[in-house]
Amino acid sequence: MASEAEFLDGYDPSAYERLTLAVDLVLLGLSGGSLAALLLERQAHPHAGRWALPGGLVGIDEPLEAAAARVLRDKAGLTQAHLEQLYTFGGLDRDPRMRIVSVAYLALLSERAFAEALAGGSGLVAATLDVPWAGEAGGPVTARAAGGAPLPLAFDHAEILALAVLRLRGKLDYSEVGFALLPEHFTLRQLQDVHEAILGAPLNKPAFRRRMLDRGWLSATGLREAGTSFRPAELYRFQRPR
Amino acid sequence: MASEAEFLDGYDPSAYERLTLAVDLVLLGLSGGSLAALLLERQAHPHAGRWALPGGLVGIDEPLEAAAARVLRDKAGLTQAHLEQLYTFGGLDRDPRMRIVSVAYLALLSERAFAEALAGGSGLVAATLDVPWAGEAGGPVTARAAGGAPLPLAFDHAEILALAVLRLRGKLDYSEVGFALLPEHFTLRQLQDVHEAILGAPLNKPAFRRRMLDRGWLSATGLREAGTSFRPAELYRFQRPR
DNA sequence: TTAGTAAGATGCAGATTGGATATAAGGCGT
DNA sequence: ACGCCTTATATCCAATCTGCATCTTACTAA
Repeated sequence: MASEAEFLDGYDPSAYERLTLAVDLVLLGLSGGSLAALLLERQAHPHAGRWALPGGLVGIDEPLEAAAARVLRDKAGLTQAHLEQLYTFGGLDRDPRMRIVSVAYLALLSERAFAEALAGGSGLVAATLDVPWAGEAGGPVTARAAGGAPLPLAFDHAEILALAVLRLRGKLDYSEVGFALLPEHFTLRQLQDVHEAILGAPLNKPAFRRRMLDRGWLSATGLREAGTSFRPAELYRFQRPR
Repeated sequence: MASEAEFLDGYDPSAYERLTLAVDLVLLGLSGGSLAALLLERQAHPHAGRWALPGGLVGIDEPLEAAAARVLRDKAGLTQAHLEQLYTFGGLDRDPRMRIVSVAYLALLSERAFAEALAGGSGLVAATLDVPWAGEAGGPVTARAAGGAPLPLAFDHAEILALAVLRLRGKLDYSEVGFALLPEHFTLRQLQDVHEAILGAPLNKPAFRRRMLDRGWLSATGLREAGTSFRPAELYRFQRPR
């Protein structure tokens, strides 16, 4: 390929065809005990009336992570979230207007951040995710409004959402992602609730507790949960293993 | 951001800044019982004399996967390999000439494909990978020539290589990637050798054999290894679980 | 005081794993 | 033909891990 040889030889780089690069954010949090994503209703064509992941174009002098952080800030009003790259979608017909390659990022929001984004006047709406497959089988997921009605998704965003769930499930029990959805102090039951919501399956309580404590990621704060009418649970804090 | 509003509103897309997108391939195989990558020595500036992953620019009308397959064909002369997207590198100063965002792909080559690529006059050279960390701790890796001398890597390709090893280790025992490095028929010992090379650690033989057979991915062919001066091993074939 | 609830602890059976050891099946030298 | 060497394959056992049931603890409400 001619352009390839030129590329390696360092000829005028401005001669090449360039394309448009975007980032799309899968903002995930918990809503009512189940996994939920924050979506925007599209006002304009194409896909007007459908629901889309918040996204934006990557500037020519902007690192990818910076673009993702910018979208997080501008579209969701957030500065704090676990952000990790998910996958890059580069099919030809993703967008009917033009070729757009999109780098999808997974953004995990704590309960507080999730509520903030919803209340911030950004237009974001929480859609609970209906995952009709068990474990890491994979397959399509459905986003549903509060009423339970499915929300039609724009572009290939259903595929991106499905991959986000798959990635989250896969990383859940060997990485720290589960803590990103929790406040700084949390009980073991809350942690288990997060895991169960993500996995879509109930977990065994003593086994879960044992495994988590044996990981060495939790440090007891000595504080107790307040406001319960029963035995208050110990509050833990996530501590990155050294 | 102005361009963002225009993007959503569907204004003239040609008005936006575009950037150059490339794919880079981490061609991995086994050489002399250890993990090895295929690299090209750069002839031109920048980084002349350093070693680089084979790559190429993504055409404006070319899907990402097609670009990766094209590089595999044109740069390595191969049509058969396990190809999977690895990560997208989008820092500003990856290439001193211009902003280039690169989607890295992991390509896993069977022993035959690896030898073919080396013999095909493509200029590719096998570099064994020296991974100085255990498990999935992560960290830099060193590419070494046959003599053992470290090969200086171009651009951010050392980082890409390191991520490839990390990904491979992580996926090894729950996915099928291990089979991509083997011929169609293989013995359990060969499979174990592959795993040990990738993990950089010895494995327990009976346990490994049990686990692999229990997975249900292996079907015995009834054929035996030939040419040994001892008991010949059963040849297995990988069969995707249905 | 007592009932109710959920946290946290304990005990146990079955499954999984690491590691040693025994047996099987080839070629090879005598 | 016969034993020997080497590696494949099978077995065994102990230690660990997991799922699950049950027990105990600590709090509120009545």
